Amino acid sequence: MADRASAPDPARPRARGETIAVLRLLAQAGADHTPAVLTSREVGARLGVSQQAADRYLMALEHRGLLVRSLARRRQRLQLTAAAMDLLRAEYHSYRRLFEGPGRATIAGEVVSGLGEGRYYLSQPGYVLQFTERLGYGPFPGTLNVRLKPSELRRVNVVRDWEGIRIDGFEASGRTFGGATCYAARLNGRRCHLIRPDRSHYQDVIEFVAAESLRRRLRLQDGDPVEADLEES
Amino acid sequence: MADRASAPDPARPRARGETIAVLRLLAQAGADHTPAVLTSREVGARLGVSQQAADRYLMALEHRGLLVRSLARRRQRLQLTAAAMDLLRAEYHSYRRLFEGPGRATIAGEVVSGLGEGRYYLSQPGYVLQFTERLGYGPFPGTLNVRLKPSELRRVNVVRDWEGIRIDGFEASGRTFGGATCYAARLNGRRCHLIRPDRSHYQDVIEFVAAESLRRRLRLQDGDPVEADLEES
DNA sequence: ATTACTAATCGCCGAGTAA
DNA sequence: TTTACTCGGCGATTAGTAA
Repeated sequence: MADRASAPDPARPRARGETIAVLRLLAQAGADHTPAVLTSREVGARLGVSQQAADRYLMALEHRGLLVRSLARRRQRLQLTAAAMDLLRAEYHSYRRLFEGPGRATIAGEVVSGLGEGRYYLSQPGYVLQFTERLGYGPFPGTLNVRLKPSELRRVNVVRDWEGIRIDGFEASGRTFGGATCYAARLNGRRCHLIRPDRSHYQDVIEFVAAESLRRRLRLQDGDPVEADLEES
Repeated sequence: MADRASAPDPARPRARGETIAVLRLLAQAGADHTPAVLTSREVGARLGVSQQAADRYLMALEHRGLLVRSLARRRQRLQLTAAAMDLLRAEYHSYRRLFEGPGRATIAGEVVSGLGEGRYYLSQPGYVLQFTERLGYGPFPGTLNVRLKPSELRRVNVVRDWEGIRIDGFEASGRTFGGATCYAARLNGRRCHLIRPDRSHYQDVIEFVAAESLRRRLRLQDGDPVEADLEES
């Protein structure tokens, strides 16, 4: 018989191209910020499919939480959800990487003291194992905290569109440890990783981890200015 | 019976999402600049479809002139054509417009004299009618020619990714008049349009058209510096 | 007019397999 | 091995129509 490897991965739900095509059409119609008034026939015409197919697409999108419809008697109002825009944004960045290369960002801030949480978390075997495996080094037990100005904070948020290195959450000793995403960085020229916890406690403080103590290696004290370069993948 | 408008436009060849998905996959594998060595099974696995389906996709792409395959006995080499990259680039800019807004460009150059061709072409009824209809004004019979430095010339080329306003070619008096694409512009602040003929005679000269004589209105002479702002759609 | 259901059709997918 | 063919099956699509 034919090789079983032929079969597509059943875990990944066959992401049909139609989905993205419909979402993009709606976004172009302004359905991201203002509800778009479009009949299923109009959607179908722009997509090159029948009214019935377009209607099924819209129903499916609503079912998946990507679209909110207000069904007035005559014309439905269509509004994309944040999840839909995330999907489109990911698509955008996939193309962007293709044509513009990997993203970069440089951010400046100043060293501050944390509450010792970094030391506690990075001592947990559940984290240590993942960091060692996915970052390629055993993390120094402690993070370097850097406070950013609001303007810089906005710049660091571009990493939300990047892929990053995933650290999964886990449970140990009867409590829950949250996940995080890491991004390769250079802090004052030294290789390290920016850690973005899924549930961040801080508003304006970001954390870096490295194999050694960044504070000691770079002879940093609270209040010292630092500059970090982030690079995608 | 159901409204015939339900049926999709048969003229537009049902652009299946698969097409773009495969092209993007190949581009990400570097098939735009270097032939990618990928079996149909590998392509299928990354796409979540069977080897057979992936192979059909590849054959279809080759048939459409989007892909060149070198079929060695063991592994095929896949290289995307320029047409394929154009398709992907258009896709990219569609997303880019969505998230970054319409594109802009500012270019600087100096006024030069043309050969009077602008006057001749813009007197042709075939052009006058189209300009009047699609630009919203009857064009002054004559273009303003602006010579650009090579660095500026590269900047003006971004408009190739923009949609622009299409002017179709036609035949009249036994000869052929080529098509062109127009882009809304402001030259020294004055509304006008940049014209890009499909077959341009010049390397470093671009042409502007407006309802009135730009040269007279703006009191321009050969050699005068001008600045043009271009805005997408 | 809409949206959206049902039924019949169509065409794509993957199995099996040839080259 | 690989590419790529045929074919059966089934999911997606459209026609027709209800609400």
